[in-house]
This record gives sequence, structure tokens and C-alpha cells, in this order.
Amino acid sequence: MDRSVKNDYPGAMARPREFDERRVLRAVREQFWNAGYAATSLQDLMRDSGLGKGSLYAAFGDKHQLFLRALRGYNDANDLALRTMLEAAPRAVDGLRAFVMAPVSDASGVAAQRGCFMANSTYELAAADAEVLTEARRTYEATTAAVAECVVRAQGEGDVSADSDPMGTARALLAAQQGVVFMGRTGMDITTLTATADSLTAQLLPEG
Amino acid sequence: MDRSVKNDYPGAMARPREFDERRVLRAVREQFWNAGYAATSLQDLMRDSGLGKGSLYAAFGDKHQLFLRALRGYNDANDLALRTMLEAAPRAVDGLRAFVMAPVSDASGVAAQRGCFMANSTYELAAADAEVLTEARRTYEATTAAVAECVVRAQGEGDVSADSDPMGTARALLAAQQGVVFMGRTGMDITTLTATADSLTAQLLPEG
DNA sequence: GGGATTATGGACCTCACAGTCCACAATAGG
DNA sequence: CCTATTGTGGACTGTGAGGTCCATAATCCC
Repeated sequence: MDRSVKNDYPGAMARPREFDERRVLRAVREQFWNAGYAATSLQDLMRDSGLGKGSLYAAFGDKHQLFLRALRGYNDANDLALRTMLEAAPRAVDGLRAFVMAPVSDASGVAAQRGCFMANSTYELAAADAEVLTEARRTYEATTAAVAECVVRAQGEGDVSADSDPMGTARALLAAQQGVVFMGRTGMDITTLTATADSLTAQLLPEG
Repeated sequence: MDRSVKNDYPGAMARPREFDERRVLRAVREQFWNAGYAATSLQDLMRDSGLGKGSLYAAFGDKHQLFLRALRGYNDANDLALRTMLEAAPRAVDGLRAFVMAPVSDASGVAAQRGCFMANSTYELAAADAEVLTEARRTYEATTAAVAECVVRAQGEGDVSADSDPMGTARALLAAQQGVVFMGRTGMDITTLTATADSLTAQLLPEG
């Protein structure tokens, strides 16, 4: 029997789980996000999740699988939030602007310094971990596609030049956003960081 | 006696060193650059440098100190190369463009995927390692200052609007460059990456 | 209620790691 | 040539890591 696979039929279980899977994954994600993969020990994960080693391994497999679960969950949630945000924007170009400014949306600067879980993971692992690299490409392609879709809408609304290539524009906007994320990680103060993001936004998505 | 400090008076040494310090630091830097700090073991460093543990510790101190030595060396060399390149540009704006395009200057894409040693280190360690964070700030402030100086020159040559703030412009250019570096780390093919860098350059430093 | 099944968490194992230490080698100075 | 001093590299150590295992607990089904 493979105990690393989630049981799809809780009714067939003998002893029921004492923990909420989503809660555990959330705690695990926070830990990996804050400290990175290598710097997170199983003890950290046990402390934060409240589970023992046996339970953790039975439910999620080893440390690497658990990490991937947390990372994929983060990306899926992010993707959904992005699409929702872009679609909700009355004018598409405002959605695009919000996309670039997202890293500085927390006025305290804490979120900016912590950065993006996927970007952190890419830097730490993508070169050596094929699964993380695959996940990174999957995620950034999804993001690029969502942004490009919004660029098309903005072109229809006359806010982005009809000459520009939607995918190319989306990639440039994503690169700009990730540049802001990076500057945040160096501990740049949130005021300067916001000004930088504003400057990029103004030049890449000019008004009128 | 502190054996971790380099002897400034080789004439006073009894047994002379059998290795070249710069050679060792170069080998160490490559290893840390390729694999990151945590993923690099002392065995890796011994293999690449050709030194035994005792020699390594006697000459450079522990792993962390050795890492900082390699990182600072990288940054100093980079800073010098940047200033040289910017000053050598006939028109300042071309120097600024080359700055943003630097991450894609290797047509094979290998350099792009490996990224920037300082950026990699910032992502891996800056949140938990105060010395690395300090080094990151020092480096990016130096870079920003050098770029800003070049922006001033470009303004004098009429290639950048006289209205724009040199430091703000420099930060935006640095962020754009780091965005390109990041996209490179996700394994984006060099052609697409170059197009993205070109797009950013064209929008941030328009001609005419 | 009893047998089958799953969950739990800590004891335990193995291993690789960073770092220390020391016997020996190689040079300088006199 | 002899002694003092520094360089060298491998043996060694302690620690904490990830991962396995199992006695026990808790539930379901008959």
C-alpha cells in the first residue's frame, strides 16, 4: 500500500486524520517561503505543522515532494488571483499596471523583502532541480499568457499600441515586475522601491 | 597566532605557499556560483581548489568567510568592469543600453541561465545572513551610482530627458536588468530572452 | 465487541557535513 | 646543518540532517 498518496475515500479510512491538510500545507509553505528549501529542516516542518515525522511522511512523502506540493499550491492560487484581478479591472491597462505594482502593494515593505515564493525557489533550486525548473516554466508561461490576454484587451480599449506584440509585451511586463521583486529582496526601503515600480510602470504603460 | 589572516610579509614565512590565492578564489567562486552556498560542500571546494582542509581553513577561515571573500571579489571586479564599459561608451546612452542587455551578451544562453552570482546569493542568503545583505546593498548602491553618473552624461548628450531623476532612472534600469537576469534563470531560451531585453531597452531608453 | 485498517509520533538508523587537530613537509635564518 | 616557523592534507570528531520503523491509538465494518 502506498501511504504517500492521499486517500480519496475518507469513508474507507479506519482512523481519521487529526489534521487539516490545507492548514498543514499553508504552514509548510510559510516556512519554505521564509527560509528556503535547504535551510528548512524536518524539525522546522514538524514544529510548524504540528505533525510528527511519521504522519508527515505518510501523508505527503519526503521533504522534496512536500515542497513541490506547497510550491504548486502557491502557484495555482497566485495564478487564480492574477486572472481574477486582471478580469476585474475596469480598464485592462489598469490591471496591467497593478500587475507590475503588485510586489509593492504591502505598504510595510515586509512582503517586498520576503519576495515571491516561486522566484525564491527558482533562484535556489531551478539550476539543479528539474522538477522545480519545470514548475517555474509552467508558472511563468501561465502568467505570461494571462497578462498577454489582458494586453490584447488593453489594445482593444486603445490603451496599448495595436502594433505591439501581446506576448512580447507581457514578457517585458513580467520581467519588470520580477526586477521590482528582486530589488525588494535587497532590502530596499518601500518608498524607493515603490518609486522605482512607478517609474517602470509609467514608461512601459504610458498614459494617453 | 591567527592563521586565518593572510600573511602580508612573505619574506617572513618559513614554508611558502604552494597555491596561488587568486586561482583558488576563482575556483571557489565558480563552485559557489554554480551550486549556491548551501549546496556547496567543503569537499567540493577542496576538489576544485586542489587544497586540503587544513590549508583552506588556515588561509581563508571557515566556509562562510571564504564565501564572502569570493563574493566581494566578484562584486569588485564587476563594478570595475561596469565603470570601464560605461566610460568607454562613445555615447552614454549606448552604455546604458549595454548595461540592460548585459545578461544576454552570451549568445549561447549558458551565462543567462547561470545568472548573476550576487543576485543568486541575495536570493539564497540575504534574508538570513546580515553580511550578505550588507554586501548586496553596498553592491547595488555602487551600481546605481555608476549608472546614474552615466545617465547624467546621457542627459548632457541629449539622449535622456533632462527632466528625469538620474538616480530614479538608474534604479529603473537596474530593476529591468535584474528582471532579465531572472527570466534567464527560468531557462527561457536566449532568443526570447534577448527580445525581452530589447523590448525593455527600447521602452526605457527610446531613440531620438 | 472484535478484527481489520489507518493514523500517529517518537525512537532509531545511517550518513554527510563543517570544523579541529596533528604528524609531517618544506622553507628561512643564522 | 640545525632549529624555528609556517604550510599541508588526511584522520578524526561531534552534530544534525533526512528518512525508516514500529508500538500504540483511534476508528470502521461486520
